[in-house]
Amino acid sequence: MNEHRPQRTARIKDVARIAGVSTATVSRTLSNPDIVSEDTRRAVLEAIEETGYSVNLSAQNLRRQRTGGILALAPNLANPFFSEILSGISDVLRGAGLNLIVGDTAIGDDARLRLVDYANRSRCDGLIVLDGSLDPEVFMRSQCPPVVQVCEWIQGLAAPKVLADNERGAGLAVDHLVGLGHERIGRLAGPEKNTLTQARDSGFGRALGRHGLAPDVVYRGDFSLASGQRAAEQLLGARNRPTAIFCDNDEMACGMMGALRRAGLQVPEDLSIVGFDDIELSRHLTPALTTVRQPRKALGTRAARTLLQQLDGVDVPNETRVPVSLEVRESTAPPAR
Amino acid sequence: MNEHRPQRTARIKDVARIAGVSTATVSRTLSNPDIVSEDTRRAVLEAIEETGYSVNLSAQNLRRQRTGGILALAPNLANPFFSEILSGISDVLRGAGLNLIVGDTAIGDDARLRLVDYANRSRCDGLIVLDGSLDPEVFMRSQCPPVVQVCEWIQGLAAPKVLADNERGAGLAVDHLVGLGHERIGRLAGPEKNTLTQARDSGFGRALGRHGLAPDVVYRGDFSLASGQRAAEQLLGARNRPTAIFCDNDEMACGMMGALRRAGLQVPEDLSIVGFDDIELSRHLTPALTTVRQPRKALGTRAARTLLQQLDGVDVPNETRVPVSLEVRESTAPPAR
DNA sequence: TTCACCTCTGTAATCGGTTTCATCAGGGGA
DNA sequence: TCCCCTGATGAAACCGATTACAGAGGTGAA
Repeated sequence: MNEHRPQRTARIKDVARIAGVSTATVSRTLSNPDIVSEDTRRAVLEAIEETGYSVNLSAQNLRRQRTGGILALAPNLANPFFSEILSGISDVLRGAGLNLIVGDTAIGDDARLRLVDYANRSRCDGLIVLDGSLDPEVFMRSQCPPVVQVCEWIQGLAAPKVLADNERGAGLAVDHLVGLGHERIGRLAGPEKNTLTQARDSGFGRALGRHGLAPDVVYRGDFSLASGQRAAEQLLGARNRPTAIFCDNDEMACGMMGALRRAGLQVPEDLSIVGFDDIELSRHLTPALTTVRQPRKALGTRAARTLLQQLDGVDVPNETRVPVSLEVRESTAPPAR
Repeated sequence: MNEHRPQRTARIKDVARIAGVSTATVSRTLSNPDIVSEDTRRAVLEAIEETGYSVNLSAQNLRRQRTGGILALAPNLANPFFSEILSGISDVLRGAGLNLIVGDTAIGDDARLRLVDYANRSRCDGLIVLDGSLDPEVFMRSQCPPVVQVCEWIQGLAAPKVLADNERGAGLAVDHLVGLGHERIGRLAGPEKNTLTQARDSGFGRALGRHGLAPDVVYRGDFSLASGQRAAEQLLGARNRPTAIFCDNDEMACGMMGALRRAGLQVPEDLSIVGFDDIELSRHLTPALTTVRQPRKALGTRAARTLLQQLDGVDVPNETRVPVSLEVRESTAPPAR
């Protein structure tokens, strides 16, 4: 009477029965084939083929005390900057047989609450954090699995970081502009509390100092196209403009450049602009944007690899610094006389 | 002797012992509080508070025969077009207590193989497919959980689709251009086999027909900035150019426009350009891009909701069509005389 | 021949919940 | 007083794997 079991997917028990062995042997055949005899292995594999068996991951995870997933927390999934890092993470995790679970930290009022139950061993085996504005406490509780930080980092959180060399990037931009003859160099920065912004501020200031210069005007943005546009409006309204602007990312640079050109200003003739990131778009703008290249995919893969090492109990460096380079294009030129 | 259990996170058993009830009652208190008495409930909640208990998801999922995750398959995570859809999906899933797992289909040679074990009930409770180039067979096996397709769709796969109204979008673009006086309208299309491209081709052709016109030249791209640039090079080399181009996405439009302007052509004076998607960038370009707006976040949320309904056993429409609109900006103008 | 040892395999405990079914106490009606 | 019913709870089966431990059979040395 038990015959009619339609569509029921095969269990390890079914495979065992058909192969004429115990479930233990089936399990061993899959996870450690060398310890079963040639004949048995063949019989088991045939039975697997016949039944179309595939292991039930919930059961496996429960038994192995893991989840098979890594959670990446990004401030805004819709932002292409983050998505390329995610892509790098995804590549590495796939190879390790782990799922990439993504979480948007731009969630409602209950953000803290939710975050706490994301940062939980029973939900993921590890965390990759791309958002420096989160509460460090959440990641310091005993339930929280290992964490790696990428790009941004959280003050007071002792988890390994994978970072672009922000100070040096800012320095490259300044050196380039000073080399062209600029002396009044302004800045379109990210939010004041942002750790990236702070690192670039410091690199910017130090590089100017080396050339005997001081920072000019600083505009604040939030890394969005729109905030670049707003900064451009402020700049257009000011007298005594700087001759060059170093922006904290390409999107703001692009928003600013678009607004300036629309107002009739020439880039780079009237104002030179340097961005940061080198998103793909930058080389397709007119003028093509001079920018500090930050290898985003590499940042993602490095972060994922660091996390995997941590999971394996390997010691990892507290900070990995990924080199940056300057891509000189058309948006910078010597200042007008 | 058993006292020394450091850092061990609490189990349901521990909560039960402390509250002086059975594990069944603890479980009921959490999943169906109304059926336990007031007093018991209070005692259990106190014990949970005291122990910091949180349910083990692997165990819960195993018993409930689910995974708690939805897998989204996108051709290229790094592409901002997809990331905004993902963001919409994420919003809805979070509310439903489901994880969003992302998979990049641009994976190695073994893509087929891997895909098969992604499309498996033990890995996810449902699938959202954003890639029309996948093999339909994979999703038609009995192990495969419910599927919803977004934006692109797979020929021969009977899963519900959530789509922008591509035909109408192409029609809006043509009507606009013809209204400006254009008669020789070319096209920068996506890959020939792509279902989106086909839908827009058909809308494009029909709209031209309504105005008594026929399609001009067709360039093939792959939705990338670089392919827009390549198309521009072909166009520059041709004699007898069209006076307007309708592009299958904003990125190609942007790549084309950048290359044309760099070659000295004026947009829109020498050539009008219409894009598709309305990515955020488009309004910040100079000239700002006229484009067919496709509400990506809404596509994502609709798709996720459709999938949730399917999981609940509710009947869902085979095709949901999300309306599009034309955003007229600066990249279109009457043709030069 | 006996015993130690090795290889291979099976039995059964285990992971941590959920849910069926049984039990029990108390209330209401006959 | 007896019986039935209801509401609250506990005991135990169950989800589907993995793995510690034990046992069977074979080999080689003493």
